[in-house]
Amino acid sequence: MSGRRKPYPFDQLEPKWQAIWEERQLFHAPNPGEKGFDPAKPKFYILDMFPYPSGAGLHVGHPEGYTATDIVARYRRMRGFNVLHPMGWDAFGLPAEQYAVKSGQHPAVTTRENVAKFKSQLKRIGFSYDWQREINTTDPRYYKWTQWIFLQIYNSWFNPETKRAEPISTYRGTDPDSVRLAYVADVPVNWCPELGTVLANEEVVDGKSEVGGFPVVRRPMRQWMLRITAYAERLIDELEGLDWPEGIKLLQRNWIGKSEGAEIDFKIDNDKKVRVFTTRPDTLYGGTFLVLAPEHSLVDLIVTEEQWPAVREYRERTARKSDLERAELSKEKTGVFTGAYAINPATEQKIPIWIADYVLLGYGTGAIGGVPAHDERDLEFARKFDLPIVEVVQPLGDEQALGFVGEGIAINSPIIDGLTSVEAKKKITAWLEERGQGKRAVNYKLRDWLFSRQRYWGEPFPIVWQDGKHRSLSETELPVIPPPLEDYKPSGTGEPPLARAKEWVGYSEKAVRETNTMPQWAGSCWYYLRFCDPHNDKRFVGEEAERYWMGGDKPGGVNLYVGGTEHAVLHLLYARFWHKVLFDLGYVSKPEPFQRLVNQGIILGEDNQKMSKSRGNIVNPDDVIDQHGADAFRCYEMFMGPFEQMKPWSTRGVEGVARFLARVWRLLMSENQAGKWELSGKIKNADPNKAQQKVLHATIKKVTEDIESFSFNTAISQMMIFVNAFTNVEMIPVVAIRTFLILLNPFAPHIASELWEKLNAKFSDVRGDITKQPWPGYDEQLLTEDEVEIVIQINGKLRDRMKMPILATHEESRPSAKSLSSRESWSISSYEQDVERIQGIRRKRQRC
RNA sequence: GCCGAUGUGGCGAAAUGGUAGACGCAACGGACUUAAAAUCCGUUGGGCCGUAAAAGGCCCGUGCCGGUUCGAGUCCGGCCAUCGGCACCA
Repeated sequence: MSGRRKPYPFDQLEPKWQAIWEERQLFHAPNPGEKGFDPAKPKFYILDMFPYPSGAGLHVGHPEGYTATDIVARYRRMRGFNVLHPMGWDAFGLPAEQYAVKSGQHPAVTTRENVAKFKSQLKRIGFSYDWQREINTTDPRYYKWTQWIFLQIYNSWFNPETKRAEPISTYRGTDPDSVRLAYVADVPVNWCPELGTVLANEEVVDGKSEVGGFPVVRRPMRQWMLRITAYAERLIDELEGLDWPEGIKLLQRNWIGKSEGAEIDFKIDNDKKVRVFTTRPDTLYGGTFLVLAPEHSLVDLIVTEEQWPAVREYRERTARKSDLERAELSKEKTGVFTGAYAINPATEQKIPIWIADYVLLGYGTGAIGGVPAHDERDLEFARKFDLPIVEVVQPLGDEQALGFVGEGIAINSPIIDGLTSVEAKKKITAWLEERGQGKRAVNYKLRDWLFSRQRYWGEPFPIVWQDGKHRSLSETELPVIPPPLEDYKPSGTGEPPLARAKEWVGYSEKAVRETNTMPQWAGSCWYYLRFCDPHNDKRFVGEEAERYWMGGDKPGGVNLYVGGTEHAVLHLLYARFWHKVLFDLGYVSKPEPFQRLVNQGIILGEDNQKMSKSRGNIVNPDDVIDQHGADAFRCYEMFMGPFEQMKPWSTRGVEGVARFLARVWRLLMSENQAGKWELSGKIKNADPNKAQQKVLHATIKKVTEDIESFSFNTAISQMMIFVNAFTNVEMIPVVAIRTFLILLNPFAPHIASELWEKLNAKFSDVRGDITKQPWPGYDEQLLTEDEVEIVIQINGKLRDRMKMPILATHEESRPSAKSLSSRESWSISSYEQDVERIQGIRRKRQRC
């Protein structure tokens, strides 16, 4: 032990209480029907985004959210809820595998070590997780059910009539494989040569892999896809009933990117036509050319003899470009004329058909009608290639029509002239529909989810191939466990490492196993369900347990979900999608997984920079706990500032909070001659005086409300005010200090438990552990002042103060003549108004 | 470019339209101590007037400009800066 004396013995009492909690399993939440389950209590499910157990261990960012949920969990328990508060490990993923590639060690070994480290670090902070429910996505007993859920998805289709997933057996078409929610397709994928795998759109940032930052290129490959686009509409609409930050909802809506408009057919000749998607059918008369994506299948059919060489050359050039290049070199528009023409159905004019890489094959129909006067990109293109420009929208203001992309009045458009853009859209769409040349259409930016990876360390697909066709394994064959390998390295050719295990791949004489694995997101798409019933080996989650913990009168099952904004689109969208499929199939009771979502802000280094190894500004929780204890660490994490805001770490700040806890300690404990801590003689079985009563009840109120609203920093401030008020008093009433310890307990449970125990040894008025105590209520009456000070403002300036009884009458609360006349130069705009104002302020004071 | 968040002392931050800066850090002064640490008490936005010293008083101040209001950190309009997301999505 260090020679320096601790301000209070946290180094002894913290391990002591952690051992007691573990021994008595105080935070275990029994399921309905199990021993100790109390059906009279309402449930509350509080969840953290579970971590990837990296080799580096915990940093101070992790426990920020975990501390907040722990405070809420402890608070809810004291309020009489059955609280489900679990923790687990999202352990499939690249780092463990890359380490395996280097060392030859099986990733399961590294994972086990890292989990042990994370777990011991979390335990040191004193979190009240129900460790009996710990899960690990790489455990075969867990991923057996991940594979099982995949089978449900594979064996379902989205019925557009009912807008729900249904078993594939209800599909009446000829080719069920074409409608499954999990399907195989040759798609242009994000291929990352360095990582040797394909990546989802969401995993590619600025043309580079999100993990590692390696270049990513487009390349067509045969891949497993999940039909998330079928749920686009519901994923937008059903955000409505969730208590999520508006910003996160918006992020999801934008990612899904719904646009309404029309599909319009442009005739080329008697047997060919081009279909385009537009959100502005009202600008059809301004369409002076068409542009197809270079990869568009129609291109082969329409290119004229003399244009072939140019088209071929352009297509090859585009195909070679990586996403990064396509994005970066986009400053200048490029394109090639196909030599073909189409008829604009409105003007009946012949317009040229071009190809250009600013038109994407994957969105809409892969073709657009160029309306240069009212679209920036089309305008740039038309100017570069000297194509005609026709203005068809008149802005309402004094802007010029050319280049105007907003809504206005239709002009030069015989059928819809004079109509507003909104009306014009409706009318021209109806007109096209009548003539069979177009129809209303909705498009989404969201693409289907590329679900396969060419990696070792992930869930194998429960699929085999026979005669070139895929089929699912039966449930009884789960889990499909990956074979051990000598070499985990990706092949680089796109063939997954699992393909090397020849024996394993040969499923039967005729059938071979699928060798792709699932992406890391798979395990985290449903872990919150497994927590409800983690040891069930008959079902992915027991029906009763699911109904209880995921139930309630709101659409989302988890009451509170806390984690970082970095998962705003990926994890949260994928999990919602899986949950909806399971809901449609009748496996879960609510349509949404997470009711209330709160995002924690990032913690920066002391230098106000993002924490990183290279900057050397990383703070290790272990060091902080060694020096100041877990309670101080927890409280500082919460005291730093508003929970959702980004904020820098401060070593001095931790010291301040540690001092506060030491003051709490010394409020109850004093040192005797032998240097031993003993309960202070100042604590007496007596009634608090009026002022003490007031600060106590103000503290109960503030702490209670602030926990509910995630304003933990101001809750701690109020507790500091309480302690300051009781420092240096002659006598401390035991009831007041008991109540205070209950309030402190969620924030600093070790010290609160210890002091509570010390009080119990001397005073016999209350029994039992602090965690079993009910949360105190407060009495508004005790908070009101008898007398309030009111400031007199004249023309907005502070001019005088006056004291008056809180129950003063209207007459009595008039500013006194003295305060108004003491300076002649003050003018009073409205005397009566001032009286009203004073009344108003007084009412407010009274209320708080 | 579009969307969103944020902007308050030396620092982290508080403030249902009603005394801006609670609480904490740092700094300074005092008590205790042989001394230091720890602890406790006090001062602390800026400028000016006042006084022997006090007491006291005035003006300015929440990124910038304007507006609404008796009264604006808070509401409205316009700008600037920082951070985050999206980015040829027709």
